Amino acid sequence: MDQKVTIPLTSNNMRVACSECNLRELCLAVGLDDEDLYKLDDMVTKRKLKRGQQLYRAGDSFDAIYAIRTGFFKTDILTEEGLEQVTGFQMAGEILGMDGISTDRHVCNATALEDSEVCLMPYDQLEELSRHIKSLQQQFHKFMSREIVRDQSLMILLGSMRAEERIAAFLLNLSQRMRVRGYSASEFHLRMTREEIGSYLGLKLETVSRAFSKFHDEGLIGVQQKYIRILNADGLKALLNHTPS
Amino acid sequence: MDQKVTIPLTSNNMRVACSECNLRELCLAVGLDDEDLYKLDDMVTKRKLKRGQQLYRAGDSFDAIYAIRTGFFKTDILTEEGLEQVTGFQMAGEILGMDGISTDRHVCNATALEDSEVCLMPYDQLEELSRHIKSLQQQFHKFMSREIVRDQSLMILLGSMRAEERIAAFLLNLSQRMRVRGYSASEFHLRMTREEIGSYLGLKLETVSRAFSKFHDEGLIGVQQKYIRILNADGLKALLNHTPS
DNA sequence: CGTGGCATTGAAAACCGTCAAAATCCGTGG
DNA sequence: CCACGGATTTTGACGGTTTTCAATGCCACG
Repeated sequence: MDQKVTIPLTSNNMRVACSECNLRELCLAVGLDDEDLYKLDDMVTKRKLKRGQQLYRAGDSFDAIYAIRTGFFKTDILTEEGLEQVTGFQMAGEILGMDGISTDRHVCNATALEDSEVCLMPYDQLEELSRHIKSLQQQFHKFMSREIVRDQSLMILLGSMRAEERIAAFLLNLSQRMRVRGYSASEFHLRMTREEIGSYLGLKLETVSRAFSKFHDEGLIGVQQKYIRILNADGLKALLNHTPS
Repeated sequence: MDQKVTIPLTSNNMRVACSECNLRELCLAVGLDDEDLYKLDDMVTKRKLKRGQQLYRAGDSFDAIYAIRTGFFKTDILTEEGLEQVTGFQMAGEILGMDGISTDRHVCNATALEDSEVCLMPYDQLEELSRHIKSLQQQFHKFMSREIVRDQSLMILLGSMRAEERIAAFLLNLSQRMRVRGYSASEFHLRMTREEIGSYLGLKLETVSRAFSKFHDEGLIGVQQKYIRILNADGLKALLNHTPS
């Protein structure tokens, strides 16, 4: 179904070779020369998580950021009223944990939605190294800035789109991120529940389900539980541009 | 009305002395010793804006970030449908422009909502300097992380609160930020229109107006156009905890 | 003193949430 | 391997909240 990119592993120890990682063009390692890549290698260790396991929790002390090697994560926050609010879904090549820098404590939970592997980068070492490697510094700043921009896109989605627009945008976004990573952009398994999608998009799970059914009836997508096919991407895009008011 | 903090200015030239700025405990200069502050001084120039003037626009090339010295700003994005979406309101001590790092172009517009002054920091120089001054590097990272966390708080607001909760949260947030800066936390002038508030909170201007009127009738706040008094802060806070569902 | 932007208020409609029930899926243990 | 039970998803009917549309009022500014 998903045509996975094979990950070259010289051995199954905890060391990771950024220099040989096929994600290095997506990750912090972008633009580093070989010598600098080796320094990055020395800093990074690998960690595996089973589905459902948490990488960190809100309130945990912050000492590292994580690059996702394989797998799929969600980040969420428990609001004061005890409701879970999903703040993001992350996949291979994306960075987790940057929210913790501001207060030295993580403010959200990060949970693996499938069996996953991350690269752990001790933050003090990353700071140290990025003072010496200009392109690492620049790349790190770009990643933080990108997260700011991404969060703002979501603010726009939450602030100005109606339910079906949000869900169309969500599917197109997922599809595009799959494509970038070499997976099929037109069919994939959702790793999250309808409730988690709804929480992320500011909707109730029933609304998500209804929109999926409607898109299905209109021939825009195929839906079989968590298995989704994008049948008419242009049709989905049209839902976004079509100003309702 | 607003009891302004007086800004000591040795002259009205374009140089700025971070070392003498009364905002240095809010700004990037936190934790720097005198020697490092002088280096920061050398990098920074001042810029004044009239109400309504734009500091930068979406699409502008990114070469600097800005620390607000005095005044009040909004950032916004024009969506594809041509609607303005406000992404934030910023006041003294806060940093503008970090969204531009990721693509070397600004993704939003920054507009002064009153006559304002900013400190311009050329980004390449800031990168250079933060490779040499550890506490500047750390402070800069904390500011970026704080923006990520702030954006996530807004996502929660937009994703899980109803209209009146959002507006109560908005007023309390403004009030608290005024207090931190030495202004009155219980009475202030809004610098933005109802429409801009609504855009920021994902509501229509009529809904904002109605909530203000309702809070007014309940004795929670005083409203005379843009002049707001917080009469019962606890009452406003109570609106947040009270889970509606 | 008039004009135009901004704010307030009302009534009706649209959209999404709530509640409820049934169907389907998945993992576990027999 | 199959059966079971809990979690997840789908679907329907209804109600509430917010938007939409419209009219009026207020204020700042020229």
